[in-house]
Amino acid sequence: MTPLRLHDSLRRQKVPFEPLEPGKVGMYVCGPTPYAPAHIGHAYSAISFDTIRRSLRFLGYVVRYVRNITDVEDKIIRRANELGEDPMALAARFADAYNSDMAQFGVMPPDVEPKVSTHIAEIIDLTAKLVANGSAYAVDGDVYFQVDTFPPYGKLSGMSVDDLRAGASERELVEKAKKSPVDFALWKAAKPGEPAWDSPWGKGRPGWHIECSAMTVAHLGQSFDIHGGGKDLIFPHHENEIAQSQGAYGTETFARYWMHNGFLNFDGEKMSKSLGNVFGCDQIADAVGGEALRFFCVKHHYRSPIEFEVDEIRALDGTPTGVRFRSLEAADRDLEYFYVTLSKIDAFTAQGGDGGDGAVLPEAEKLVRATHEALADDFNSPKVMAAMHEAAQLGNKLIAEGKGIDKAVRRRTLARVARDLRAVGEALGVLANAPATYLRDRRDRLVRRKAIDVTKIDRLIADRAAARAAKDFTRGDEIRNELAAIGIELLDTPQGTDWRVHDDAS
RNA sequence: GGAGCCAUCGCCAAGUGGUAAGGCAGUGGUCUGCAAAACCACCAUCCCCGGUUCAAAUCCGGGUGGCUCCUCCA
Repeated sequence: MTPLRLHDSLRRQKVPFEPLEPGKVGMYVCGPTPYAPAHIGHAYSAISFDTIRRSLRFLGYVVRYVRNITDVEDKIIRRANELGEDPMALAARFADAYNSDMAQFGVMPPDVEPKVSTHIAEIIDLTAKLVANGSAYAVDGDVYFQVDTFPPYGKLSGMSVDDLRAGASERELVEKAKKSPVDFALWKAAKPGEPAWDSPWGKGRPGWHIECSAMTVAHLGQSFDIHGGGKDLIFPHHENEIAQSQGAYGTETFARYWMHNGFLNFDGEKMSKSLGNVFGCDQIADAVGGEALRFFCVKHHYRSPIEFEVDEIRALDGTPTGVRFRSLEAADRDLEYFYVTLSKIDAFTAQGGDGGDGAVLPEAEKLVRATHEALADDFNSPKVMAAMHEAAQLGNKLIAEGKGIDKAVRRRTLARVARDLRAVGEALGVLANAPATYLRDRRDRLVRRKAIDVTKIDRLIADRAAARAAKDFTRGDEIRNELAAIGIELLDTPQGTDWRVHDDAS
């Protein structure tokens, strides 16, 4: 097992990773509050932690991965009331949609997917524990965590309780019932039109943060290895989780390492509905395919803010007619390179065998080793990409020319390159498709986007084949140019002429 | 107002003390009837100023520019 170092948000530096149990990792990631279709930001977060999970497996750890669904929450209730739908049903509907969206991006289902609605008893127990030991107090059916009973409060986010108190007072959002404006709700008294459960404090429902504290204990224990989530969750969500869990079980408990992923930026700005730059998962998958987004994500380091380029497409009169995801199209082209490479290697080894067992060219040994090193250094997936490019180049080179290389060694090396590319791809969640499937889907997508007439292409290719057979290269080139004008590139191979859609780079 | 992050080639993006990964685009070449694909070669001294050090993109101080959090937000 490769020794791992990872960046801990609490200590604000890379630290050696020492799991509670050698070889095993217990990991909790904050999942969605499903009240609307998932957007690209949700996907980025899910992909980031899925990549970390896959990387841990690649490095030899056995991972228990818990990702919750917060299905009882203000936004869900509000939306459900607007639609006249049962809140839990609405949450279940969007949770299902979320999971199928994420599957498109290669996100594996979590080992455990706990929901608030099925952990009410645990939440009440935890809340009662906090009340009993003086960390929390009940007022008129609400229960609040008393922040000043927990001195380490603010350590994760770097917030000072005094500043927070001042800020909260300024905003005049102080609910009179709270002893201090920084205290936060663990349990909320029932209001009309809201789901409610019986509790020692009357009918009510959980506050926002308490569910994660209750569910981590239930599924990973009072102390566990890694807690992850989006950067935005550091305050107040994760800060409050720490206060609740350690307030209940002691300061040496809860997450041993905190990991947070960076945000996606659009032209330097964060995504927000008011800027009109929130893109749905379905829109992305439809435009470039799910794997392109996945590839785009792992090309970047999970902690860095990512620049996501979107071009507006306008009609001649200036009316916006749609968008192009420039970064994703670039990622898709990159992916195409790997799939074309795999396809060539597969065809080569299928034809004359894989060379059997034995030595390979030393360059082919590098990929897996480099991947271990890169992933063990705080999951540096961009570094892995660099190694993958080197390996693919080696593969293409060996296919293009084999002179001076032992025939069996060449075949074995090629087989090894393809195998390792796929193994490394698995660690990043890419290259799992059959090359032919990916390449066909990609071409179909581009054909659709550009409204290309495929029968016309087939006809012209047949015409050109006839012309070339008759050595009429002038006519042949005319046809090539004609197709090029509508964005089709011809690929003459020994097996005949194939074609691809020219994907204008920018 | 308080807290924090970032600034690396035309674009994207690694690198956190030892002399700038990788990709896209570009240029030249190989291959090709011509092309495409593929391969080969070329292509940056790291926002500015000062400091520490034998040595800094990397550390410290000061600027400038950008972003985030403190309120729902992946």
